[in-house]
Formats: sequence, C-alpha cells, structure tokens
Amino acid sequence: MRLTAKGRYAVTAMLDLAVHQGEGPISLADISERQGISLSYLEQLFAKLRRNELVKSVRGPGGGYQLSREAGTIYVAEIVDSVDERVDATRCAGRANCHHGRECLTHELWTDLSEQIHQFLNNIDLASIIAKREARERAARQRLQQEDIIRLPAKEVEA
Amino acid sequence: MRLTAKGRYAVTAMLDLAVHQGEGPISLADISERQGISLSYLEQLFAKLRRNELVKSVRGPGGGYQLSREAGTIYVAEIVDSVDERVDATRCAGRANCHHGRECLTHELWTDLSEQIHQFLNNIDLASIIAKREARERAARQRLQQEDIIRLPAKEVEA
DNA sequence: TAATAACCTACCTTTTTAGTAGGACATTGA
DNA sequence: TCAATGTCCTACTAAAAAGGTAGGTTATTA
Repeated sequence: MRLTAKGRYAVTAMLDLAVHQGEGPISLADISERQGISLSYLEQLFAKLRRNELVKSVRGPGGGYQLSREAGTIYVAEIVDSVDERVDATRCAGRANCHHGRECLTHELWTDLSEQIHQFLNNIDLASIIAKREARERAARQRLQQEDIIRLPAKEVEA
Repeated sequence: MRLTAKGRYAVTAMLDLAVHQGEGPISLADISERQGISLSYLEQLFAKLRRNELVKSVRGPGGGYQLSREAGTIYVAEIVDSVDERVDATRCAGRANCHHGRECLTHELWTDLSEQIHQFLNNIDLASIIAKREARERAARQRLQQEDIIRLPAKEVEA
C-alpha cells in the first residue's frame, strides 16, 4: 500500500464528485478550482480512474465526470490503487542474501501489515466518510446548543 | 499520513530489531544484509528513529541498536511519522479560491480520513504484528496436521 | 592500538510528482 | 454549421523526494 499526495488528490476529487452527486456531470475545471489541483494533473488522474471504471465521463459542453457507482460502494483502497499502481513488492524476493525462513521474516511481517492497511481502506466508502462527518457536525451543534441552554436558561438559542 | 517505501523500510527495520530483541545490540550491517537495505540509508533512517527515541544505540565493537521500549508499546504510526516528517497539510489553506464552507468540504473530508488512518496505525504495535503472524502460522500447522491425520490415519505425521 | 560500529555531512543519481503545452475529438446550443 | 466547451491524449519539463555513495569523526572494546 502506498499513500502519497497523488492518492490524496484522487480521493479528494472523488469526494468532491460524491458531494455533488445528482447535480449532473461535474467538470474537472470545477474540481480544479474548488480543490486547488491543476487541471492537467486532474486529467491524468481521471484517465486512470476512468480506466478502472470508478467514474464515467460525458464529453462536450455541460459534460464532465460522475461516479460510475453509488458513493456507498466505492472504497478508498480502490481509488488509491487506481492512481498509485503498485510496482515494488518486497525487495528481497529472489535475492541471494535472503534465504528461506528467518532472514525473510520481517519482510513478510511488513507485507502482512500492508495487507491489514489495505483491508482497512477497503472498508471505507465515500458515502460513509461524508456521513461520519455530518454525524459529527450534528453532534457538535447539539453540544453547543446544550451549553447555550445551560448558560442562558431564559434566552432563545441563536443559530 | 504518508506511507512510502521509506516508511516501509523503517517499519521493516524496527520489526527486525523486535524479532532479535534480547540478543543484545543489533548492528545496522546485520539489518542491511538481512533486509536488503543499504547501510548508509539505514544510518539516515536510524538517526531519525533515535532522535524520536524509538531506538537507543551502543557504540563501538559489539554495538548496535535496540528498541528503546518494549515492542508492545511501539506503534507503527510513530515509526512512519519519525522518518516521513509531514510537511504538506491541506493545499488550500489560505488560498483565495477556497472560501469558508462548501469549497473546503472535501479537503476536510480528506483530513478526517487521514486522521482515521493515523489512528488505525497508532493501534498496531510491533509485538502484535509478530504475535498475529505466529498465531496464523500455528493455525496453518494445525490445519495441515489435521489433514494428514485424516488422509494417513495409521501413519506418523511428518514435519 | 587496531578493529568495530555509531554518527555526521555533503553529494549524487534516479524516480516520482506535479504541472505545461498543444493538440484531437465529441457534443451542445446559438 | 460553427464556435464554445469539455473530455481525451501525448510529449515534455522543473522540482522534489527516494535511495544510495563517499569520506570522514568519535566512542568503545578486545
């Protein structure tokens, strides 16, 4: 698993699409402006996202991109994997100084951990990221209201 | 949260120390050979790990590095943070085209997710990575034995 | 006092990141 | 039909990061 700025841009852009879901195709120019990512760079990222069938495109004026599936069925791991195509694998594989057994042990430990991280990110979908935030905001608003009520028992609570 | 080969090397090296815990100081030359990481590169990584007090060093012949704490109290997130010192933050912060509210939304969503990943990695300690693997190996061995018993009911089970 | 190994700094090569430039193609609306 | 708007595609490039070299100094041990 790799997790760089590239993956962050891709996830951010996909979240932008998810938030504006239902407003028709969203142009990359819009995302570029909203998220502060260069248009050409976005084009390159979306070429990969499209090849991996995470988004679908509409050409021509009024065109743009949309999620190809429900936000609730698109997982962060897919997005990151799409743009960050993995290459490396373990360095030692087939190396002379890396014998069977003990020597390789920690390499395998790392790949195990890497798999854990991947599974973790494969359980987080776009909709739940948005929902989690909304839930927290709601809670914060209520807490704030609660405090106002306690402090100003006779007054109306303001927005 | 960043997760690159650099962090992987650091975690791998720390796991190597954890596995060889109790055998006295481990030299970087040993780790270099076992894990296939260049000595000088390890030196640079360990300078950071030492500054972050994750390892302690012993100089001179027979010297090397040891974990500065129990493997069960050293978390993956600490290791990654030590070598990958974070810089970026959100790109938009303070940008003209990024107004309060809607525009910033997905940026914040990303930082939320980033925080989730960080917390996840902050719950995985070196000892548990090793333990998890041992448990799985034990299970695999038993499964194998089970099959042997079924297939060869009269024979002794071989290693 | 020689060997060992941490510790430190400067430098270098390669790869990746992020962005530019310049276009072709598809679609829409005037 | 044609101009505008957008995707789509390729090649190039500047800057940063990754990964590694080189050449030391210092502490410790046998």
